[in-house]
Amino acid sequence: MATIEEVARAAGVSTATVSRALRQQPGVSERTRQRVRTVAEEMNYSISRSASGLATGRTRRVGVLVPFVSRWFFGQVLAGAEEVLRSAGYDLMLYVVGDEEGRERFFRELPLRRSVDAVLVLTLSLSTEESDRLRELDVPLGFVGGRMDGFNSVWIDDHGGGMLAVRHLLNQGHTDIAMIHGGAPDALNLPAPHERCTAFRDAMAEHEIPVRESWLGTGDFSVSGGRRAMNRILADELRPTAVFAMSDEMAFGAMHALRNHKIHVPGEIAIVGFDGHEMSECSGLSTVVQPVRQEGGTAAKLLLEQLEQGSTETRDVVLPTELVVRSSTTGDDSM
Amino acid sequence: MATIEEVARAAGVSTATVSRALRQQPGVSERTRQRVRTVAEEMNYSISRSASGLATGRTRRVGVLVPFVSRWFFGQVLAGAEEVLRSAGYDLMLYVVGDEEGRERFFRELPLRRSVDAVLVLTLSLSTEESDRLRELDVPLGFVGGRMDGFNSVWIDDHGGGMLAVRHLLNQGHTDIAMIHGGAPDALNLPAPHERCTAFRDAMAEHEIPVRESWLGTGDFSVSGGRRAMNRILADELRPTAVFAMSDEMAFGAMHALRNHKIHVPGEIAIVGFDGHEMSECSGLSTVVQPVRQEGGTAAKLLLEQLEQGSTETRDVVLPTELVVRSSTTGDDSM
DNA sequence: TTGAAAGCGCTAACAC
DNA sequence: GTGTTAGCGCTTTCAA
Repeated sequence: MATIEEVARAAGVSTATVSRALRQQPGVSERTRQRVRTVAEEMNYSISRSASGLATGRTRRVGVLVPFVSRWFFGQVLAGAEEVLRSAGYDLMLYVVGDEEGRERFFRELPLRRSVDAVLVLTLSLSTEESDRLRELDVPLGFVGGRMDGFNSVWIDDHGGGMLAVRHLLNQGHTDIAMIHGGAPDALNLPAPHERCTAFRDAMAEHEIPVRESWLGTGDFSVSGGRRAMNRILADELRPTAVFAMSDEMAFGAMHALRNHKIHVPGEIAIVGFDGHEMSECSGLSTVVQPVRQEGGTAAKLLLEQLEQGSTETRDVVLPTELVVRSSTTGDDSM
Repeated sequence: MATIEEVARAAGVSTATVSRALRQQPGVSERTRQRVRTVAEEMNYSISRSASGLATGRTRRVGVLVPFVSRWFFGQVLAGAEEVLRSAGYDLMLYVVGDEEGRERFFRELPLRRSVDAVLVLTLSLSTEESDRLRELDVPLGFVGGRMDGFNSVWIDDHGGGMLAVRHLLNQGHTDIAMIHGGAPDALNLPAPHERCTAFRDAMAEHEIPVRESWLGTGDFSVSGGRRAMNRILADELRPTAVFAMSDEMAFGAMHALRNHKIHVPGEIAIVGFDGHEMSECSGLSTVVQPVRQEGGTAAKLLLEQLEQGSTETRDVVLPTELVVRSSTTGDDSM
């Protein structure tokens, strides 16, 4: 593999000129730049990131932390971030810190120390120690899924979204509404789920409808958890006429449970989810759609801006949600 | 951030000794090693990968190519690979090469050139030019989803798995069987889908049952595609009594279509999928389960072995599949 | 068992 | 506009 020196020799210039020419830096005549570029291409030259990184102190790499990759939501956010980073010429180093063990090790060793220019945390709730540890890295930080001090933060209005969903049910005349939440404290310990819970209670309070505690179920943010939660709610002596699930996946699980019980949706029980999962359309699930890819993309952009400007100022962006009404809460094309 | 030299000075030894001590290399007394390690830890030292990479030519990074991240299957394979790589101390650089444009650019620029020790390609069909380009990198290569020359390859017996599925339907007495495949040529252009198609025809031939072409649908490997395919099949003048979907996601879509048509599963139409998607259990979908995470993990392990041994010999591993029978093909707990 | 020193391939300051 | 050169922070011979 050709080095910059070989290119320089072949082009009859110095390595400094090659470096300048290839990086579009000023101070090189157009003629020389062209020649260098041609020679470099012919020799199939590619820069050594290690050498360049060592010389400049910048790696052109961004570390991205996610709790999972195999769930639709995280995959989407990640995809959004990846696209932005890649087209800006940054590489993405992926760290999956789902399990406690890997997570502990990650924050202890910080494998990305000295090898990334910035860090992006995707919907992963950080303890104070963990976020401090990241701040110690002294690189721009980004966060998706809530507000974080010292991080460029991107989130959605979870409370507002939740209100949208619950009010929709209330407007349909429902008063007996159950809720399937993520867990207590939810598995991810993020502000988002909590906000959605609060929204439920607030919307109910708005209409002065008391919340029935036995209609609150824990769905663990998974399909099967949603199904179990629904079954538990159905075991109560009273049956709700509507359900607000805090994620679409839990809503899918709940719908399966209802189907097994031969309970008609929305006739007997209406259901609304949250996320805008790709399967929600097919399933006819009404849901609060959030711009998932965009959340990752925006966070990445904020990070890049900070990187370019070398500023330490972080920014916050709140992205919009939208209620999409489908057959699970209205109409009767049965589910 | 402390450098090796500062650590050396603080420990009263040379940088060479620090380097040896920290990398568990021989030729350092246990006493010195301990001291160095303590000092390094106290100073919160962490190696500069750039410098180390420049000196050794090895980066301890593996590039991973995927077509998508937001689909369950790819996420799982990726997660399996990530886990193995991380616990071996390798970082994972993620490249999503889904769209044509990004893909073209990726193979033209090869951003991972000189910055990874190995490359892992996850279920991404490569053209001859593309795989040649990767081989030029002259690093160990891995492939999941089929056999590839020059790549450590991991795949499943797609033909056998397909036979499992179709024979299961045949054994239930079905003769009028439809198939929903990925596309023609399928979107990913991988051997796997093709094998499953062939299996369908072979199993049918085994029982001397002719294949009805209007019962073959293209589902694009997506839920909505599966639904469309099912609708198209239902538009035929004859109606099948069973469906083999080449992926669980397409099967889910087909089940939705059937439900909308108020067609009972499995009473009127039975359905079997392929993958072992996490939602298949909840949906009561019979399916051919493949060990998804393990496919990624195994490929990563093969890569690491090659890396450690410095050998050029690649290996092939075929992983097993298993038919899991649920209510979509048997029993009557309605879907 | 340890240290001195020569690179690894690039960038950036400075000189021309 | 271009070249010279001193690092960047490691690893690895070679010598002691």
